[in-house]
Amino acid sequence: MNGIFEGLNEAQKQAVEHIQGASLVIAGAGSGKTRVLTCRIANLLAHNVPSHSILALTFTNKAAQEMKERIAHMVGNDVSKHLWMGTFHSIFAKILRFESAAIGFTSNYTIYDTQDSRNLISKIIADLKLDKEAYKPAAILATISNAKNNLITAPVYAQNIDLIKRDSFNKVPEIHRIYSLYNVRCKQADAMDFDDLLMYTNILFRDHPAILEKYQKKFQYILVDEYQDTNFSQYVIVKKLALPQNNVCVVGDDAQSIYSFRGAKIENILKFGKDYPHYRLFKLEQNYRSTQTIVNAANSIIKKNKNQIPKNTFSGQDIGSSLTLIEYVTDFEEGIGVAKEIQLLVDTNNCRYQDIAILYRTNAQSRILEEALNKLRIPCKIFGGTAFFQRKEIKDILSYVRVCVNPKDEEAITRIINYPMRGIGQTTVDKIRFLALKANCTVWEVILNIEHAHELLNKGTINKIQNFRTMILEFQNDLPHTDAYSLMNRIIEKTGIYQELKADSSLEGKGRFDNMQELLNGVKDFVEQEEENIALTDYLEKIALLTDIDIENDAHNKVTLMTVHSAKGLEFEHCFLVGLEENLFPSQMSMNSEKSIEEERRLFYVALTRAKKSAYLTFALSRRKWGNHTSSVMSRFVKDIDSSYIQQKQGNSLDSFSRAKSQFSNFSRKKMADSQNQATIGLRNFKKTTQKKPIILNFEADNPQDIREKTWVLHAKFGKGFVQTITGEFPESTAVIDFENEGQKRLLLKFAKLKQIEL
DNA sequence: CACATACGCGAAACG
DNA sequence: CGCGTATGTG
Ligand SMILES: Nc1ncnc2c1ncn2[C@@H]1O[C@H](COP(=O)(O)OP(=O)(O)OP(=O)(O)O)[C@@H](O)[C@H]1O
Repeated sequence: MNGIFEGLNEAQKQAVEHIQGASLVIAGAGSGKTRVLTCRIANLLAHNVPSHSILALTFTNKAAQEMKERIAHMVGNDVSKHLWMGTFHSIFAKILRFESAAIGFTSNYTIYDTQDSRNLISKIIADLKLDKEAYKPAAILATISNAKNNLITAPVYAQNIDLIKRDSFNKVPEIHRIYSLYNVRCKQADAMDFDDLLMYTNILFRDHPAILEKYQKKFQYILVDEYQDTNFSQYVIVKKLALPQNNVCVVGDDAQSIYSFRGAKIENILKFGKDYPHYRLFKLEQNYRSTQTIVNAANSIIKKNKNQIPKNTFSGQDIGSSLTLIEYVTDFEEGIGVAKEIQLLVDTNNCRYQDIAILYRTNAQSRILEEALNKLRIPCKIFGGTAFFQRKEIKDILSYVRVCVNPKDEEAITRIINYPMRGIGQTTVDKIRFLALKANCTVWEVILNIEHAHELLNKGTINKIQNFRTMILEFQNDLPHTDAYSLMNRIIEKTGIYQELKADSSLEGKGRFDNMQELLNGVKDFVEQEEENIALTDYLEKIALLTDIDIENDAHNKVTLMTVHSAKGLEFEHCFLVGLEENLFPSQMSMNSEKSIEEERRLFYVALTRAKKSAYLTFALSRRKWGNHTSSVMSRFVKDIDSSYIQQKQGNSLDSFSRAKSQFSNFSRKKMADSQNQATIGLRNFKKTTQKKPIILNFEADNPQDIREKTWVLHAKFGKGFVQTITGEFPESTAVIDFENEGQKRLLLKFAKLKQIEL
């Protein structure tokens, strides 16, 4: 087992060697904390600690997986596969499934994503008849999330005078009622949001000492990565679980704490010694990742922050090349300029696209960069943003799966009850929700007894709901005999989703169809890969808890585009930090407090320390924001860097002539687009006036029930048309009519004023 | 009930 | 600019 200590420096060795008691590993950027964690776990295993007694909490699933692979390499897969390794959310989601009964959930509980939560909040605001202007769902959700991360339950919130005062002051005094109702509805739906996963873990451990003790005994050794970005809820979980032995090892870098917006408390790492007075401190200070220039430049900036754990991160590598600073006139030119620099790097430095990353502050910046790279035919992959699983077509299909597993899942069921359209419209859904509210039950329970609702709903509607119910019940009956893949196949086929997406031949329609295929392929892989009895809930849980960088982007030699936040923990040969402008990086929202400026500075530190060999810093003097130009100045963070590390480069991605031309052409293109719009609008109006005028003749419409298929009709606006088919029973019957000038239309017969004509 | 178009309003970062 | 929703129309 000598291999464990191979390739470790002295500080790393120490951190790996001392496995008993509480340890704090302060790991400067690029100092090899991943290596320390891996080797420490290997060392635990070498000391005959069973792998299932080790709990290692990482920041992303990908990090967990990579670490698991490395450990598997050292000790073999048979041992490593029993390690409890994953993000807080995925580990405790598993435990909560197991212990669900103790907290009033089933083991099939749903995990709501942010969109689900926001929708639910909106409904609650409507139900409570609160002012929609004052109560913004996203803001309310943030407040609730914040409360949960600090373990303030709804009843505690309602009794906290300070919080109530604050909300009154902010003209949202009813938040505590929303919070309380939100919890009730979630529980009724057998659903938890992301914060609930941690909150209910705490409630579980608080109210069930026997269960807590079971896990305390189980997890003999606990390791936490990225400890500087844990929140209070996570902190309490670790603290409780570690008792009584306190074999807890946390690893982190206070200079890289960048998630306070979601409740992370840098104090957790700063005050580690308070909870564990006898802790050992290990400092990893040698940076193996980057050149001296990069490390020193990064240090020169982070030293402006107060309240740090003192450490001296240094690089043992060469001095390396200077940071390249480039000013561009516009964001568009910045994109093109960066693309050109990338091509230059690849052509002259013998590096690959995959060694290069473009890092930005906000996802909104990715588009213009992507367009520039495409223009120069540089392959790239974008992480984050609106993820695959948030797309409408994907969420719709997954909602069916969710409903099959947990029909109480209100958000999923209201999504699919009329998708694909089956004539159950908004009013019907409102009525069902009204009944559910009145009976204090779920929408699904109303649907199960929909026959009782005959005085509220007409027969046709009840019939449609019954059909929907039958279909869902059939899917559910299949559950015991099918896997996720076959179920999903049946769903898209039976519901008509497959046919509907296939029929749409528009460009976006094709995209949606491809996405559906991709979803199915993914499910297939999952079903084939995972071991024995994988339940559907496992699949749903896995995709609910994916992080942005977990999502497999068909890799292979592409430039990486991501936010600085996502880049945490990663490294690239060459990094481009773009959009380094005041009000963007640092963000406008951070301007009013020194504390948040410090966090932005840490974020900048993280960004810069991702680079191994070279870093480019770029900014643009003018940037489009919400469609119009805003001018900007260089970020203060660039100024903060000791100028001896920086070399300026001219950013004329376009010479002045072509800039003028491009601006002109941009300008004129815009103008043209506008005038083209005008033109088409004009044309449309023109069409209307010239074609419709003679057609809007006064004619006596026939009784809609007399219209027959395969006959010619006259329509007040659309003119002459041939009735292809008529479907449904009056008054809901619709006709598909091919109009000579207007193309095919579907019309509701009871509204369409049609007259049968002879040709 | 479904679809089209109009309009208003808002963007930080993430599991 | 781009999304979600309010509004109108058949
Ligand atoms: N003892 C060592 N000798 C040589 N290289 C090392 C050593 N330890 C770590 N490295 C290398 O240093 C690089 C950075 O390691 P790692 O990703 O673990 O850094 P980190 O501490 O997580 O940094 P950050 O906190 O900035 O993400 C890796 O490429 C790793 O292979």
